[in-house]
Amino acid sequence: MPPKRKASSYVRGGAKVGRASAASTPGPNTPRSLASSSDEYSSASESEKERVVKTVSKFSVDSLAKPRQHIGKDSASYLFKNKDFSAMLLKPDHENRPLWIDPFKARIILESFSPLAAHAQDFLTTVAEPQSRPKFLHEYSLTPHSLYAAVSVGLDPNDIINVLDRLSKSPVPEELKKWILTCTKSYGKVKMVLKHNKHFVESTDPEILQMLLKDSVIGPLRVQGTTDITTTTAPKMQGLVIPGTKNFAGVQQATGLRDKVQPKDDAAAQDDIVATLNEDDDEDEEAEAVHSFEIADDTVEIVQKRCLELELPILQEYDFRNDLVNPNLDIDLKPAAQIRSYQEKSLSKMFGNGRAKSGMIVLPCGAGKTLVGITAACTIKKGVIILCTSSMSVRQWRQEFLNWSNINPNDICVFTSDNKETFTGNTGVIVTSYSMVAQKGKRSHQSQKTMDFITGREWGLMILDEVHVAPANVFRRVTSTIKTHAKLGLTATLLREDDKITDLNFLIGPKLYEANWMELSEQGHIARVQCAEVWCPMTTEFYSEYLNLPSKKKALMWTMNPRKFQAAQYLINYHEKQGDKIIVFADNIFALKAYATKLQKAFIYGDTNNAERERILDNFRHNPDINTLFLSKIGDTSLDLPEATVLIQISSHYGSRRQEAQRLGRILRAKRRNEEGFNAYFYSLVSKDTQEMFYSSKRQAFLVDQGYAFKVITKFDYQGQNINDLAFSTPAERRELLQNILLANDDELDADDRGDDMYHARDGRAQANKKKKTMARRTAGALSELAGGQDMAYVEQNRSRNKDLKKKGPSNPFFKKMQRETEKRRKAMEDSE
DNA sequence: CAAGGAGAAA
DNA sequence: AACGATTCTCCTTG
Repeated sequence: MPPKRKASSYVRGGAKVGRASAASTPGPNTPRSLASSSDEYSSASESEKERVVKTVSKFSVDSLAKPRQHIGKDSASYLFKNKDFSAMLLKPDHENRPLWIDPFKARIILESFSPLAAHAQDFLTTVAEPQSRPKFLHEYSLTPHSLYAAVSVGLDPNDIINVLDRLSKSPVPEELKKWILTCTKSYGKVKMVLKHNKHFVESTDPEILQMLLKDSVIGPLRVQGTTDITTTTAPKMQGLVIPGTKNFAGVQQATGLRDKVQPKDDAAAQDDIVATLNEDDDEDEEAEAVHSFEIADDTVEIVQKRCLELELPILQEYDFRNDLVNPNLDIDLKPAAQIRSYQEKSLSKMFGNGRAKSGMIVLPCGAGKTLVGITAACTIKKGVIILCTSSMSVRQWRQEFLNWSNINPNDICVFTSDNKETFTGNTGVIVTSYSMVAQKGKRSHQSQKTMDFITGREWGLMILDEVHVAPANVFRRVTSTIKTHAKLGLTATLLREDDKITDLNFLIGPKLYEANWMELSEQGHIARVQCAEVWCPMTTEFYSEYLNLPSKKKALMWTMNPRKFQAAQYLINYHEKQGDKIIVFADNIFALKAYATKLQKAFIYGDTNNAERERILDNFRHNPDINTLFLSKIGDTSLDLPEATVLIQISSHYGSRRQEAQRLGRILRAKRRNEEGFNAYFYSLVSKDTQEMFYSSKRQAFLVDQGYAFKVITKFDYQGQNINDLAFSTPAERRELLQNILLANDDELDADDRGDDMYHARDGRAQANKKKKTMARRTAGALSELAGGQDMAYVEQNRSRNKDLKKKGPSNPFFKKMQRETEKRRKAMEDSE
């Protein structure tokens, strides 16, 4: 009798078994089925389910991991489980070969110190996914997607195996060879194409299409009343040259656009298809026959999802040079725009076979993602829609387009809440934000009109900026409502803490290219960065509070830890003397204000209005007296401050690796990066013996994978700094700080107090703590003066600091707001009397 | 333009 | 290991 659990999972049927199998495939970019909320596939027949299971398991990396009873020979083998590679034979000259292969997981380890490393790395980035690239050992994974990508840029599967074998310390296992061949054979067989505003599923293999039509999910989705399968001849590839590359200028005229599309008559009989196919086999030179059937727009995602489950992932390719329906956009890169080698590399992955492949390009912040997007637009030369995360980057994108390309300013327009223009010509570029197009429910008349304009036409290219935010449910609607031939996702950090990142594989496409941060930094494209984690001990008062407080308030303790404050202060002083420009990040607004006002530095957070922001940023950029800037998490993304050279992080959002990476990104484009021996600094301040230590290690994972080494600093020698000049150097000051924190904290959480009582009643110490807090409340009469007074004091200080920042305008909404808050707080305190 | 609602992040 | 509080941004309306 099998165990119950097994039995039930067996009964569940095809879709779910398929999902389980696919989901066990590791790696962020491996195709994976979506969790299906309903039993939408329950109509599938039994035999079909079995077929799905079989197909799926064939491609799963798991198929490589056969039961291995006796691989290892000695008695300790079982301890290594499936990591026992002792049976693999090393080649005699293995020391000269840089690769280790894990045959069970299609994982490859590269010794980056090998003389062949550069060569091997080039090869691996083409055929595999980089997983982790610290200094000496790099880890890569072969995935179906990565192999497909390799094949589509023209590599022969057998060559892949041969090169792999040549570089490997041990012979490539037979299973792995077979798996590589299987993957490369069926990937990229099915395509989704958009023609005349309609979506078609297309393949060169009519049998596959027949199979899809018989599929219980996809079959019914074919648009009724259309012919089963339409056959056309596919246009031939031509040598495509990407603008901005060296050999662009001359070649372009020579190649030119050519009309190759010759649609045949509608109803193509099955016989014809077979005949065409046979012809094709004989004459490779001739145009290839493709077969297709139409599906409705709103079913695109379902079909994509289903095909993924069948392990026939649908790839979007756009043969833009032969698109005669959509008008051409007059756009070219300016002659001055030379793209860098890695940008060229990433674009060559996108346009590898002469068409535009949909997918994602991963480049670190500051490495010129925008230029990659613009170059892609200049290559395709059709209508382009660009989606950004905020209205600020909408403006930036438009500006960049004007900077780098010769586009007519009338052909590029922005669509945001306060600017709803459309281009007047018959094609153009439109820049907008995700929330603008994702907005559902009520919308203003004008924006509805613009939306109709956007959804009513066919776009050549959709650029998704910061694509890691796109998998959110609202955003995925965007990709299905706007009709576009190709999608290009751009991001620096293709990762999230949830598993939604895998959705991107079918929402947009596979990862086309991922840059190596270390490499770019060695080549001087991004700044070299020293990372350090500074361990700040907790003061005793803060630590005992930390232990007593409910978990949601604990974070405030480790952020406001006076020793951390001093460390921050010391670092700021030190680096300001070195002539650095410093950004300090605090996730917590209370801490942000407290630090910034105490140190008399400018700060920006969500409530700071736009004019104020601009003024502060401007001063940070150009005013030699303003060298430190405090930012909340608004500064995490899309802030362009090339002057910044030092980054200090005092509080952060749990274990978010993305945030850490993007914050680091703020200093990667440092202007001074090419100065001799220049280093940017990234400090992460952590309070010792708290949860923060745990989060900190999690947060660093991504950067460590990119090859950054974090040095741990446990103590400063405070050179040239009198310790007594630092803030909170006396116990009295620290106690006052603590009291203020607890007080403010209490006020903000007044509503929860009753709940807290129940909670605290349980343990004596907590109750004592509670009593202490009520004591603080009781003395509120006296303290309100202190708290209120202090608030006023820091308003004053900030005003004086920002006085010279101010250019004009007597009323400052930011400080008005601060004052209002102060008033509110005081009032709340009076009310509680 | 200030305020408020909504949606999202993780 | 799941949880979530808080912060942020955007859009619309009074």
